[in-house]
Amino acid sequence: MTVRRHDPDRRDRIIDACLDLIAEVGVAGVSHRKVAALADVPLGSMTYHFAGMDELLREAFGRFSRSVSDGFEQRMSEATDVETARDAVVAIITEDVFDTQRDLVLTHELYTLAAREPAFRELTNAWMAQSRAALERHFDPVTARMLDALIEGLTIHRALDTEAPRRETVTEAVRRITAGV
Amino acid sequence: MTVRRHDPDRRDRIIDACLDLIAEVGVAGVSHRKVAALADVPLGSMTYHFAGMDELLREAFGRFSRSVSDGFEQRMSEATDVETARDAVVAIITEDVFDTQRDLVLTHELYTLAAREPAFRELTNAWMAQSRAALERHFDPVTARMLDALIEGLTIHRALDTEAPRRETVTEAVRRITAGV
DNA sequence: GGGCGATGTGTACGATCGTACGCAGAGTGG
DNA sequence: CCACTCTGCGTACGATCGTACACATCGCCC
Repeated sequence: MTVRRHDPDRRDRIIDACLDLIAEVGVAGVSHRKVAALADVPLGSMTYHFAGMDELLREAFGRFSRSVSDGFEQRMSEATDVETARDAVVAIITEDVFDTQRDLVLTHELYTLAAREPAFRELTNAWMAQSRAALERHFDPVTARMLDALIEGLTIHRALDTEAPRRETVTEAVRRITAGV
Repeated sequence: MTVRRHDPDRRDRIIDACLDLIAEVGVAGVSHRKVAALADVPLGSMTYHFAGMDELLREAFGRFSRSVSDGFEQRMSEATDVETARDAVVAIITEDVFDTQRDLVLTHELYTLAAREPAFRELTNAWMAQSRAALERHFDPVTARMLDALIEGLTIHRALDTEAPRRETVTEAVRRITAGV
């Protein structure tokens, strides 16, 4: 018998493996068996630690969204005034968010689930609320909302369009949205 | 034998059924059998008309994205000057695009596929190119690009956030982005 | 040391999947 | 009216899936 008992990180490892797998083959291609193999845990551990696929997905995307929005908040908290806040936003769009293919894919997988199931929409709600709050450190609430949407749109178009918007276009867009302040 | 021979719309019906099914259960939940049942065609027709699931998905999302971006172009072509073009954009964001849950889900499913597979990115590229072209009827290329991203972001946040941005917020955001013209 | 909860896992079952392929039946030229 | 072609479909196969559950093993208490 593989003496794997008492492995306190197992649950975490499963969640991480699940995220990696989703990034690679999509939610559509994830199965208990594949996750178990990748996390190097027996199949039985899946049903032991998680009631079902849904619970696993919710936990996985919860961890993911929290990690991304924490990074976002971190970036914004480093800004000291409106000017550096604008720079931070540009940096987030052009460098941070979807630097890795992995994050891009995971974000869209989450959005897709959220579009169909309210349970996942709680995650996106929390994510967006945190982003807005971080932006409101430097901008008024209405501007923060617009800016949040702009970040979303520019980020997606950067990722899914062959000709990505140039950096100065991003800078100019941020300037225009925050101009009225 | 069910005398179904010579049914020229069959291929189309399969594609439509596939889209309906994706909207309901996601790409993850789609199977040849379910599509066949929904389209009311025999299972054998699936492999006869489509080489595999990938081909079916590509055709389905091709039809979908073309239909959405045609609607977009239609809306924009009705505008006669910059002012009515702005109104059209606001209308698109607050009324058109994700009026139905169906379109919202399908869009995100497509984005998700595009994030992972280049074959689907051709579809999103064409879609975005057409949107930009439609916007360039009324705005300069750089503004069109920003506006396109803003539409994307506001639309998504409208759909995935509990507290959707109010209409006047949308109007104001569009005004700010197009202000420098 | 020995028994006993608690913890974790191997395995097997029924369902569902994609795909291939032999063949039925419609259309057509003689 | 026959025969031949070719379009289209029923069906079966092997793989893979989620899940349940009997059972092995560990830590602990007496």
